[in-house]
Amino acid sequence: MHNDNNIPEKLLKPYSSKDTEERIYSAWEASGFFNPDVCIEKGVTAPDAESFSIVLPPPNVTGTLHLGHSFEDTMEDVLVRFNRMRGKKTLWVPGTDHAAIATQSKVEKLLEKEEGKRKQDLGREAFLKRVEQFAQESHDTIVGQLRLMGSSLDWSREAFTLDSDRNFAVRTAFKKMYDDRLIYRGHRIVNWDPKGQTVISDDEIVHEERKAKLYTFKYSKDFPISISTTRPETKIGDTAVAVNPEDERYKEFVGKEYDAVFCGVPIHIKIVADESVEKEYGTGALGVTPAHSQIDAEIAKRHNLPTVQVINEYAKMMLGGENLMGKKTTEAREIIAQWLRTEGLMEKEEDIDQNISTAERSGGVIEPLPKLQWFINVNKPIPDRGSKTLKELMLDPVKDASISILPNRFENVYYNWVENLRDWCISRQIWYGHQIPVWYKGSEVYCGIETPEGDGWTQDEDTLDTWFSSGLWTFSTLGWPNNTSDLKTYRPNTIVMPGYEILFFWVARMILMSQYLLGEIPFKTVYLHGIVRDASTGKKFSKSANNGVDPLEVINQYGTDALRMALVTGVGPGNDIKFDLQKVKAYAKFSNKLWNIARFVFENTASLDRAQPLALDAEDQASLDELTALMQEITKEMDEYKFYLVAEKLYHYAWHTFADIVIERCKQKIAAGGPGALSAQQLLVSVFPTIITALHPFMPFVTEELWSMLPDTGSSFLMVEKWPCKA
RNA sequence: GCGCGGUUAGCUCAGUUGGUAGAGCAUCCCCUUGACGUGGGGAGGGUCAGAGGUUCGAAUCCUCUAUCGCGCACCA
Repeated sequence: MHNDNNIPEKLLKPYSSKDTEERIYSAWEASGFFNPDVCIEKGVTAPDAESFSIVLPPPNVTGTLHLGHSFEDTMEDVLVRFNRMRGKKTLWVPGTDHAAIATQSKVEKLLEKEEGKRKQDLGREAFLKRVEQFAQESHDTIVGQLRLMGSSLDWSREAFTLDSDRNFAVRTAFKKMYDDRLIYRGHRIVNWDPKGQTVISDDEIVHEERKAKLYTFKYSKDFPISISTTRPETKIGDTAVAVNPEDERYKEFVGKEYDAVFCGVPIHIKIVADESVEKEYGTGALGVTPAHSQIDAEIAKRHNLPTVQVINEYAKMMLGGENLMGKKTTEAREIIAQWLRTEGLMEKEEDIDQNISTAERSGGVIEPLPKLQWFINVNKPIPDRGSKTLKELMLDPVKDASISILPNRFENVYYNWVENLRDWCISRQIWYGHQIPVWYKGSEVYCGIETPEGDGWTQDEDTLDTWFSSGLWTFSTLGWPNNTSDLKTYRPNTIVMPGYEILFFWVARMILMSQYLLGEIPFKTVYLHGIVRDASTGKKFSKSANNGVDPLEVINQYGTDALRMALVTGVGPGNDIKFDLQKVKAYAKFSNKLWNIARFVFENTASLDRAQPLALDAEDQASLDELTALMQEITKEMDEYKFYLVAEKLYHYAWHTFADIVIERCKQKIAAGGPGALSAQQLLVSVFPTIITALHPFMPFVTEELWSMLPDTGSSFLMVEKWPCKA
């Protein structure tokens, strides 16, 4: 009965991911099948097939790689492989993100640490060379990991958010928005990061709770109203006191103006009534500092109040006598508090919890400052978009369900964010990034795709928010603004699968850019995934917490297939995952189980004449029907993006139905011989290839390896075989 | 302050048209020449956070409470 002659040597030993994965990935790459054009050329995909397209959310070239990337890579590759096997024209575009601020500050820190130098010591050009070198190294690491994860990305279409093609797209997009007056330069109160020495957008702010003192005092002895503030040092820039118009206590003062000398600085205060002031908070009177508070600036605008800047870009005082001038804000705060106490003006000092704004990347405390910056107007009607505003262009496709967000609950979060969106500040005072395509000569301003003709033009020194270029990603990677065939074929993308933490940063900006520049949605579905957390602490993996698990070590020990299964099974959209090595171990065993199932099938069917017509007995036919039903069920679930359920079902079927029940039964029937033995053998060779085919999107390596050992598969690749269910 | 999510076996979590609860790992018992000990067979273990409601029937729908976590926010 046993015929060992046809059993591949490898199968007699336990499965080794190490001996398999790298070799298989190279073979896939060499085959060219990651590229849909090659799939069409070689006849595995019909030229008129439906397309399935997705972009890799470009990882930042900041050098850090973690399980979060592996998690994302796996889910995307599962869908990509599934759809490729279903015969769709399948494109998954790889790329990386220059991540302007993140990368620059990373290199600045390294430069400081290793050489004790600041970027100014090198100058713009030399510093940028350093950043580019760092970015290149990070890029290589990232690409290496993507290959290790088995990602079937079309490397021939790889892009970088800061390469020349993408730069051309950025300049084109900027100019169009500028010409439509959606991009404008304006003097506004912006979020200044004194540590990073740049402006940042509202979304790059992280609120942190801190203890603070709330001081209540009067500007001077004869000033009629007391005010409260946590920042006395800004009060030398006050130009008004605002009260609620309904507040009986202060009605008599509204409209009056007072002069005072506040800690040596002459100030002129007008009393104004404004709805935004809450009667209950503090004294119910708000000292208005138009230069250093967003809300105060708005009050000032409504009441036509002057603006006095008292703090500079280094968070130091730029006004006042010797006691204040040049002091840090925190020092000045104490100096003024002391002055208030000495003068008998201080009425109350309370400890309160306060939310302060810090910069996401540098951690610096944000200083609201009036500055001239570039903005995107989100509330301006756009003539060639039916007079809709960018806000409306962002809201519409989600509201009318042409874009669906999974899980559904994030749609409300999205609406809420877009509705409250203010103009997007897109200029940054950093060196690494797309330089703003605007040139100045005297009072002349020129915005264009190319440098203007003639001498004397100087380009704006600022660079763009990194999300401006990543917002173009779904079409800049397909050749836009050129009218390429890729754009026609793969737009809009079928799906995009980022983490929920970049719903606003990235997803919203992609919708904005695509809706405005192309007049269509960037993708049909947004599948938001969660965060990979540490199994024991529940904390987010991070370098600072030093709790990171290196995916490369996991792969080295248990194999990519096992890691992929552990990351994908049972994790629904939007749910965080606690990374559990036990789960990886379990799936490493599963790889080996498949290996041994194969050995059994090969050993027991070597003598089978495969040309014979199928002659299954009733119970074997029932088993085959069960498999067919399962395939229909999981195919439907795959189409609904429920791959986290499918992985579990296939695992359970392969092990606990096929191996534990079907194989055990077949063993006896084959031993007994006769028609039952034939039926059993035929069942084995019918079911086994289906199992590894269906498992391929999840465990591509071990299944591809087993496929190559099947009789009659020749040199074909499982990755481009037909999915075993038509439904 | 506004909003969202979780709370199901010791642990990590599934359970989408409501029909007397599932998986993996862990635990305990049994089985080693028979595809695989990275194995096989079996067992224990849950008032599905709590209360109320709708229903013939609820982990699943509604309300409230508790608790943990998250997002947003110009409270000076």
